[in-house]
Amino acid sequence: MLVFLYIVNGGSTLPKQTFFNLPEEKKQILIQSAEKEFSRVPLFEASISNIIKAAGIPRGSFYQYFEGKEDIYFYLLDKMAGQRKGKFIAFLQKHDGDLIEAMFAMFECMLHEQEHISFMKNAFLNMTHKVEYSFLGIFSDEESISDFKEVSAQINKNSLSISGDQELYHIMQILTAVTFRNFVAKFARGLSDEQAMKSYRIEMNLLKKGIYKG
Amino acid sequence: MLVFLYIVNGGSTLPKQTFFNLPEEKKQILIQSAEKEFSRVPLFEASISNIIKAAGIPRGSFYQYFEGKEDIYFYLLDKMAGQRKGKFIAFLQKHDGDLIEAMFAMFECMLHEQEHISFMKNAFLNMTHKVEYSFLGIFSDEESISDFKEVSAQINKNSLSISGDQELYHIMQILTAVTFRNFVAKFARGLSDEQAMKSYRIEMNLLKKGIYKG
DNA sequence: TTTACTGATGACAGGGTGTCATATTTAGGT
DNA sequence: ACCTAAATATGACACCCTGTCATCAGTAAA
Repeated sequence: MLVFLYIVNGGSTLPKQTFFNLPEEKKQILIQSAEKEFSRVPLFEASISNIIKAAGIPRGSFYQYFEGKEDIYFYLLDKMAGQRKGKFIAFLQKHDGDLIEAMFAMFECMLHEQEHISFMKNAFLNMTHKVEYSFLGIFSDEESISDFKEVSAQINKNSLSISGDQELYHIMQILTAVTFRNFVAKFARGLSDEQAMKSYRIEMNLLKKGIYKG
Repeated sequence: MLVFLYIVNGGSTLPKQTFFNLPEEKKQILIQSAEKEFSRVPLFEASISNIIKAAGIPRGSFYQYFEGKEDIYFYLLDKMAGQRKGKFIAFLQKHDGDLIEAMFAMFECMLHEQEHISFMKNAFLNMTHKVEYSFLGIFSDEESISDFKEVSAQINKNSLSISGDQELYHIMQILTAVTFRNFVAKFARGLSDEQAMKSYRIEMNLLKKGIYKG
């Protein structure tokens, strides 16, 4: 689970073992070809034909490695999100466990991210429930999630108005939902980094102090 | 714009005039056939072939009325959301302008909604940025939105900790985002109405009082 | 070398898509 | 009533993509 940067695939789609058995080079070519296609168009418009054309592998091979395009898509998504998990924990540590400060840092960090920008844009604008799982980590089981605990351990709970892990869980849900929506808005409306940050700041402050008086 | 019930299509996809010129009966058949298909599978999996088969019209005719399946999909979505707008305003009035109470009422009301349940489920689980526009009304132009004002007028702002319409706008964004996410969670995890309501209550209370202490 | 298993390949049938030339209907004008 | 032009209706068609499967190749153990 975890904030808008970690991942958990829900266990649904995974490449077959044959893919992992592939020589590193061939694997990389496939990954790059897939990212190219998913950067061009969102998942639902992506075509396997384009991926194999770019990778130079026969059609049958693709199905040897994956059940369908979702497998490699979520593999990529998980891979990228996994790379970000450490960052968030680092931000938490840097800000003495202040959840919202860490969120700000992460949000800004992602605003500046350029490497997978097209891929991300397509992901954000065509966010499906399953894709969100990868990004936000929404769990059916609130407890016993090692990832949640790993992050939870870094959070300074003294400044939060919570009574237990249950509420912390919901706070994370709220924060990720709002953070997420702000990200989508940036892409959808083509906001500048400054505009996006400003809007995000306003909403995070509202979350902090609450929307009702007193 | 408007809360998780109203609509604004972003002006992007619309049926052609020829569709509106159709005799009422034929229009209804088409609408029903489309809803049937979109209840079966999400938008991206829906096939025009199935719709025309069910409606008993030739393929060419479909393209006479719409540019593609998106046109009729968003037409349906807008139609349903429009039907809900009045409800929300009524709830606001019933609760003396209390925004969150009205939200509770609306959330509960939607939980019990049965009529378009499959259609909705597919919409919620495959929520795209464009679909969200229809549901949440996220605008690029914060001002001059007559719909926003229409609802805004019914809101009791005394109990809200805001300084102007700008903040009210962001509050609405936050509330709709969280409400929305709770709805998706209900469908995704198959929560009972009670469980969904409980989770929603916790999060709305957190929003009310704020997530930071004093 | 034989056997058995794992992986690679590309031809193929099935199905969906958007278009377009042609046919039909509608609305005016005379 | 008749004729013409514009609007609408129709379905065959070419195109593209998909998932499968029979066949071929590689490899390692017996």
